[in-house]
Amino acid sequence: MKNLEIILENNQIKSTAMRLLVLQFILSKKTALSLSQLESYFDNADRTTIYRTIKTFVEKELVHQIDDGTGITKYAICEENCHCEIENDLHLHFHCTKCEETTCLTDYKIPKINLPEGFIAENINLVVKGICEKCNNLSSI
Amino acid sequence: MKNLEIILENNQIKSTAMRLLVLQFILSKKTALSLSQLESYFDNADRTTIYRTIKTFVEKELVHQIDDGTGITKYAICEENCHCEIENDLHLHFHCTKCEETTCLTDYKIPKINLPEGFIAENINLVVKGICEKCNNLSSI
DNA sequence: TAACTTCTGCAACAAGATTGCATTATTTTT
DNA sequence: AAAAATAATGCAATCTTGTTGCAGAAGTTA
Repeated sequence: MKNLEIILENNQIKSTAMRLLVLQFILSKKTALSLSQLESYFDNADRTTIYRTIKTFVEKELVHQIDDGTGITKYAICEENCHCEIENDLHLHFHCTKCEETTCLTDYKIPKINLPEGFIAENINLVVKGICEKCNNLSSI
Repeated sequence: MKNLEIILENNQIKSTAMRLLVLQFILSKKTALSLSQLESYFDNADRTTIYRTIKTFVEKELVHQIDDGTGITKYAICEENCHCEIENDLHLHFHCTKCEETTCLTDYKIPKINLPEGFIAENINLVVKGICEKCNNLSSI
């Protein structure tokens, strides 16, 4: 059994051709992907299939959903032991306004947030916008 | 001249019937509003007019735009001296998963965020999701 | 009043997200 | 292995949010 199949199995996802391809593509990318990016990469696959594939991945916690403030949902592979829903595990996301790519800064955890009395936090989303390392380097040449 | 008209004037916005009504409604709400909420409240007003009214408010910095992670943009009145665009002034937002309302926690500023070398932050968006005070109290009765 | 600017209402469109349904593929049961 | 049940896929269609173009109404200025 191949690596990809093992990953799917570990997440209780039955492997199909499409799922393997989508997984492979996501893994090959360092930045988070939007549905339309997947759609244009797999240009002879059906939109709906890709949509439902990614939705399955999210449900099975193989991929997490990122709202980077562009209005377009992005998806990225969960790190090992990523419990997307558990507060302490949340890392921050960076959206570059130049190359428009969204990066998971997995090692950069969200600091402890104080809330007014009575508010219960379940989830925290922190997106920093600016210039990413790559674009920053390019412009300084 | 009424209060509402003064507010508009202070922000270099000409007052019209619609603008006064929209402003009044926004002021009456403690939570941030979506366009569709405005639309359904003013159900005999035109979508576009409301859209452009709110857009004018945002441009003139009377209202700030909130991305609460639901994918639907919310709007709330700027506090006095709110420089929405200036990093240090950014407060955090709370989205209740029960009542689905988004609240500005104006007094809760975003903590300093560390970024990897080479990344330049221009803007930070922090949204906490969970149960708001109101829903929390209701459920504990 | 005429000329001009601004605001409003209607229609239309675009993109992203989502659903229903029929078909195909896969798995389970007999 | 065939039948039955379950799951995945492809296509069409829809919804929602956000947005623009344009014509007419309202208000302003000369």
